[in-house]
Amino acid sequence: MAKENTTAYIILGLLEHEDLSGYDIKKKIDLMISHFWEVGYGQIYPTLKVLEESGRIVKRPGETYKGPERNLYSITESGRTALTEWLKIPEIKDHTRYEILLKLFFGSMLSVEENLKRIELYREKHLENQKTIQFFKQNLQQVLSEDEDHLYYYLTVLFGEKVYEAYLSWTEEAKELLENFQKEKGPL
Amino acid sequence: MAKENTTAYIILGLLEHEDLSGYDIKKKIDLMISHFWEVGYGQIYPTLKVLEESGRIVKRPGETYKGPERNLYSITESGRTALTEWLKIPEIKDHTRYEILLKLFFGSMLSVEENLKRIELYREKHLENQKTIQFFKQNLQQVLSEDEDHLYYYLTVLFGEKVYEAYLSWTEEAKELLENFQKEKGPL
DNA sequence: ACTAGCATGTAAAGAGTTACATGATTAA
DNA sequence: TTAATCATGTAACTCTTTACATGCTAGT
Repeated sequence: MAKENTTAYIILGLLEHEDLSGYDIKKKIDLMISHFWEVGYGQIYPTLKVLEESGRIVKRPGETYKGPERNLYSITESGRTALTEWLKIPEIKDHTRYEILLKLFFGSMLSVEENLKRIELYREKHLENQKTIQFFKQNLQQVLSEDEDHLYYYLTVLFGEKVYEAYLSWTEEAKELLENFQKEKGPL
Repeated sequence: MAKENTTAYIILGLLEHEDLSGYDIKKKIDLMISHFWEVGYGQIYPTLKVLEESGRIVKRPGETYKGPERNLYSITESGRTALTEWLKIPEIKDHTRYEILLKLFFGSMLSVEENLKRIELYREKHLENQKTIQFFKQNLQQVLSEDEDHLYYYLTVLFGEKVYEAYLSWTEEAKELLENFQKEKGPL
């Protein structure tokens, strides 16, 4: 992850569509991208600064019709080039880290009940996620033919759906295995 | 992720089983844990130092029967306490970042062919991963009844299997969607 | 002779998180 | 009047990666 600054490319990618403020960028990421890549303000604002200094984007004051000041950023030709180059090179790898698996891996230090509870909570969380992403999916399906961007967006949503499905299916099987283990252990 | 030092707990968890050197720890992580949480030497050695300074582990010279020097680390009572406490608190969240989805999300800047190729490469990579993890799974199944640790290990392997399955199923559906899009676009 | 594996570490830099600070507007 | 939302940013800190440095042994 280091020395990549993926955040910069996310910003460039969003600005390629339309001019946005830092705040807008955060909102867009939260809405469409955060399922598979989260970004905080603490990364967005400094990255905007760096991108501006290197000429990938330009800042101008936004119409501050009401509320606080607003800066709007636009992508430059140089920014567009950088983005396309990044898109063309193959991605290195997924970066997945599951704290729950770490804690389960050392699960024998806790009671079976505690591990079952952990799995149950995980299940509940991802049932929520599943609902959310299916809502997104349905909305997207209705506008899928409108333009190419929707199709690519749809692919990422589909990915999320499949993965949540896998999580949920795992929780069921894991629960069963642990419960059987508990039963066998008990009477002996 | 910040201010957590998960690496420390992985080390403590492994040492809870048996005394190990930094090198051993890296090997164990690569073999059993790296599917869902990777750690490099650059994190292991500094973390060992910190853990030793805070009394969670103790170092002693290992039997250097042959080859280079070896330090062996053992967990202390304080280390065991810290580990158990960490295991008991609920995990915060998964940390998943998919570079491929980011690049696909902005896929309209590339040709459909380029995106298809990206998905195809992803598929090949995870076909490999699937094979590997199924091999692990089969080996584990044979020793599952031996002790509780194997069962928890098995749960993490099962998780990996489900997730790889999801990735592969996604690649199929994504490929089809993109190919159909290409066909519709072509003749018009 | 060369490569792979064993084994330990440091340094530098960048990525990422969390908390803090400020202040206006709008709706309940 | 309180909370939420809009809006921008900094500081401190930690995490993480990458590259570097060293040197032995065993096998081909």
